[in-house]
Amino acid sequence: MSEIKKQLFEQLALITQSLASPQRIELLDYLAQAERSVDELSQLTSLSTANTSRHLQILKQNGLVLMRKQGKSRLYKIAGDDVIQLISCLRRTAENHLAEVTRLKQNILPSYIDKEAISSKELLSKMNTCAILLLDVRPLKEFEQGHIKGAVNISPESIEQKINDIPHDKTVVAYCRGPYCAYSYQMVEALRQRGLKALRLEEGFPEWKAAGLPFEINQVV
Amino acid sequence: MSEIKKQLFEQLALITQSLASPQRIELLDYLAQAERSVDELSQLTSLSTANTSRHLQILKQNGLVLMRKQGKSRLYKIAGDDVIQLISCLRRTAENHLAEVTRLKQNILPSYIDKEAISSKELLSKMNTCAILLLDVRPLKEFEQGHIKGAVNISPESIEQKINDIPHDKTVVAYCRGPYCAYSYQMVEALRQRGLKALRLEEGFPEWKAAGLPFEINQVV
DNA sequence: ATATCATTCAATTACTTAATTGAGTAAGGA
DNA sequence: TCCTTACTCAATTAAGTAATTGAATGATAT
Repeated sequence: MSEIKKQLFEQLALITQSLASPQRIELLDYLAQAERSVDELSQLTSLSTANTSRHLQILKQNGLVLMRKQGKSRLYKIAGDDVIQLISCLRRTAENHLAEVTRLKQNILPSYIDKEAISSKELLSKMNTCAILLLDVRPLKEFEQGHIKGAVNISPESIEQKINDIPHDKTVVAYCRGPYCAYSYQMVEALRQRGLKALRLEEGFPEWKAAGLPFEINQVV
Repeated sequence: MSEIKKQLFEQLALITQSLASPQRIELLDYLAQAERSVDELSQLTSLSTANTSRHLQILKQNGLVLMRKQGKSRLYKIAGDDVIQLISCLRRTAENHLAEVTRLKQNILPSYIDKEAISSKELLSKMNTCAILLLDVRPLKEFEQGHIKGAVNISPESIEQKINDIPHDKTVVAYCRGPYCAYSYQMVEALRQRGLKALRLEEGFPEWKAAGLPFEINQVV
């Protein structure tokens, strides 16, 4: 094989090597939601600061995340929508070919398994034809850095507190971080117990945004 | 973080770890074109048989390829279209974020750089509106295992020999293995030197098939 | 100046990788 | 039946890479 082709494969392997660590995948999973500092990420993942910093540098070196300095902190974010799509592809492949993933997904939330999830496409068409209340069930910080156009935020901790304010005349669609996130399941479960019509969006916000669908950002004050 | 989420990330890392070796990416690149035996792959990649076999087993263990026995040989093939899409995503990410890839791609065939490539979408619409001759520029074996519907095969070695038979009244579109493959560039170059109107399809056959676009298979006799 | 946040360094431990060897198996042909 | 071909397997090598920690250093804001 040509030398150049070999070198190209080596470059592709740089990307996969960056992704070949559960810790770094977890970091990317958090970064897919919002830009964050080393310290925040270190707390979210329970890795030491030094270790988190090193993992982030490997990701940065291979182009998967970007960094900017802000005051005392350094904020990291996903380098682009293509990276989110790559992780989505990865998830899909794992689900299709690794039996263990299927098993784990069934265990993640046995009581909330919901066959009635709708796709982004279905949501878009429903929004045109009937009254939908779109709920973003993620921490406020993530909502502020981007959410589906028209969505209303109810952070996971405040579900119980705010749930009674939700009007009964609309179909509720809830979404959260993505396929491995429990929040939208919990929300749908809670709404149904109260007799509301509730559906879960299959995709999370990162996939929605990466697909080029309409979203909006609330500037942090 | 929940234990299950950690385990899910570990499963994702199994896939990326399988892909985290230039040799295995190369093997997958060949397998994306056609089902092949260990021996064939060993010759294509210049790896020893035992080494090739071992790499293939790692890929198989993590669900990226499938194996079947046929007579004395064991034939390996890509496990599914999702794997081809994953590799496409990977390539895209590498091109977007690694400067070295851009540099290498410019070097791969400096004389054949062609801005006039068309996408699969454009090809499909062109096929409805004007007379197109679609050329598959890959070895016959790969063509036989699947090619774009309506395509005619001219194997890379026989370009010079068959090129004068190509009618001048049609627009020629040539495709080959994919973005890192030189054959379609060579074909377009040769056709243009003879004054024919020729375009290159951006995508290779694996991407076309993985996108669910129409293809056909010639059964090997 | 001092506190805060992050990076870097050095050292340790653990794992991965590629390649090789030699034995072993299984299918098919002579 | 035995030989050849095609591949696998298990064990081993050497080299390399990775993950992690704690301490030291560097940068920035108050």
